[in-house]
Amino acid sequence: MSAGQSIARVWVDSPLPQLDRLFDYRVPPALATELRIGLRVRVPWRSAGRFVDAYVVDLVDTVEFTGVLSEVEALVSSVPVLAPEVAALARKAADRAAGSAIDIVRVAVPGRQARVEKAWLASGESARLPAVTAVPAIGYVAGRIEAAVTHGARLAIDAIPLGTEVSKGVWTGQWAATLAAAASVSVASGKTAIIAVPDFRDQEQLAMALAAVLPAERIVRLDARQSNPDRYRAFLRCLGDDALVIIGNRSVVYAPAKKLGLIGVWDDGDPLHSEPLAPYVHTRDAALLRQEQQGCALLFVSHSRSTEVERLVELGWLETVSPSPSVLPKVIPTAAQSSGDRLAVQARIPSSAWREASDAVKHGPVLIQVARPGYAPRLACVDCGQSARCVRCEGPLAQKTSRSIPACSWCGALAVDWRCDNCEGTKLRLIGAGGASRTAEDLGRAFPGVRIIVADGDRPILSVGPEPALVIATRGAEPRALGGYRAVLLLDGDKMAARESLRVGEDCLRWWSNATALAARGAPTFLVGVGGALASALSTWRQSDYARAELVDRRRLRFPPAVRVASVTGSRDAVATAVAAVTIAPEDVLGPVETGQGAVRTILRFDYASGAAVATELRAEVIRSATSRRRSLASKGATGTLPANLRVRFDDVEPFGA
DNA sequence: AGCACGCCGACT
DNA sequence: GTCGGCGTGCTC
Repeated sequence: MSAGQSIARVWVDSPLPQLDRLFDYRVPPALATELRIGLRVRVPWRSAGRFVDAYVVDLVDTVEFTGVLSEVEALVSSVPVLAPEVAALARKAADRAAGSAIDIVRVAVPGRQARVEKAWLASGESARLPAVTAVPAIGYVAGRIEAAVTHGARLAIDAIPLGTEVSKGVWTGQWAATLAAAASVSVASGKTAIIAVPDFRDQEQLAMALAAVLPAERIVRLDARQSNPDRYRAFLRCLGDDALVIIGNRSVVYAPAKKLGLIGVWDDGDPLHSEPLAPYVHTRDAALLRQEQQGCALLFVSHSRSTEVERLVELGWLETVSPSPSVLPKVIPTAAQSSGDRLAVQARIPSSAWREASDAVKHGPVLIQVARPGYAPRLACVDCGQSARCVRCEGPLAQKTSRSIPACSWCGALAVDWRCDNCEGTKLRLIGAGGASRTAEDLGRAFPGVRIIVADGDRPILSVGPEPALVIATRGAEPRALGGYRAVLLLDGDKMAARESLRVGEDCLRWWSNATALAARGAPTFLVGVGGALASALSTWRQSDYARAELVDRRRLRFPPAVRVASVTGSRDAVATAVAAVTIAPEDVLGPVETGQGAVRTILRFDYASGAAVATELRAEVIRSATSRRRSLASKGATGTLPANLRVRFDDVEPFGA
């Protein structure tokens, strides 16, 4: 630190919302030469002998605080782990979500590993990294993506729905090669690229595609699967001045990168991009904020556009880029078999698809995608079978017990005078209960003499060879096949589409599109038992049209992402008080509904323009609720610590069944 | 969260 | 006359 900057402004490492602000401490002379922004320190807290951990966020020479300052007690380490750009992002993301910056710091900065840190410090200046040559992105207008990276543009990119051999015998989705090429452009210009993927399987592919175009020393993996020392070691590498490609799951958007050239997000519609820890900031939102703050390029790449990205496209915030020449997979929607013998495995597969699959499997692998087991039952009209919707807000109806009156799971309205908006029927019935899918092994028996490979959550398989095989996979667990599948059968489309969720359409389209992209060029994909807009979106490979139509619907209903939402959960009183404190139209207050354990949840919805104001108001309520009358009469009986009596979650999709 | 400060019942 | 009950408020 420079002379004169004798005040350290710190964020205290505490989950308490009322402590989410800067605290000033004097820098004692003994620490003056070492103290820097980003360091972990120990500071005295409240009374003698007590200390807390904190991060130095700023060093200044004047104080606004009028009281008497304490002194920084000690440095926890000499590595500035909270980079200024990350602190700024944490502050902004937390404010937008009515949460604490320190909660984001906890996601962004891995725990210190003393041994790892010592080794890293001892190694001193890292060896000069090999130079990098930019690689062109294949399959798009020449130079389009490269120029976007160079100029810090924001793109929604339709991925090429094919695989590619990135190096000898190594097969990945084209999307990974596209992102690897974009990253090479950034790194070649001396700037770091951060690429976030939903899961480990995608990360493997991306790592392979990157290894084909960049030296290994330029690639850093930062993900939740690593051991703590490995993760910290990788994190420390990001703190240097070298241009790197940092890949990982959702938390990688917070990796330190002073000179940031690119943020890439693969398949932003995957729910794994949604952060389960408070303040629940989605990868997409963090990426958007960071792009604005650091002026880097931002690429959302997917086979099937999310409604959130479509909204940004319509706003003009993102430009679209599609493959050129265009690549259209051969998708054939087929009607479900006649309902005759529904239990026979063969009855589930239309004869045309059956013939093609039987033929294709003689020459190479064939993929059969099935639903995951355990789909929740739904209420439907007795007469026409259409899912019952709330007459007030079009949310799904649910029955708490078989005797209770059905109620809307979104707004809580009781469906007393329910009438089907399709056929005017007035009777409801529970269907699809149980919902366990037939086992994948059953399906396999229908193809005697063929090698059967099963891939699901318990039996993860990343890839299969080009040899003939029937690969039966639950959606999301499909292995990629070297050279691509000779045919793909999407078997449980009707089951998947029957789920009750605001996002069911776009989720299905994403699952099917991602599976379709595993087919070899020209190989057929059969979508079984699904018709309508979903089937035509997949077969014409115009997922963005579907997203656009979906967004029109959401605007009509005032549901996300046409509007923002926040869920407010807690005791009935706390929720009512908080909701009353928010400036919002009564029709935009949905609920409260009971969530169990005596808590209720109300959903607020509001336009994006009001988001900051709503966040400020709710944040004030959270702090008020946390600081006033903490324990009521229950203090004697409650042994464990009561959960916070008011919880706020912005952009919460869970109440909508996501 | 902790922990101190602060104003009302039964105690040596 | 005090010791201590835990409601309220603060943490640089």
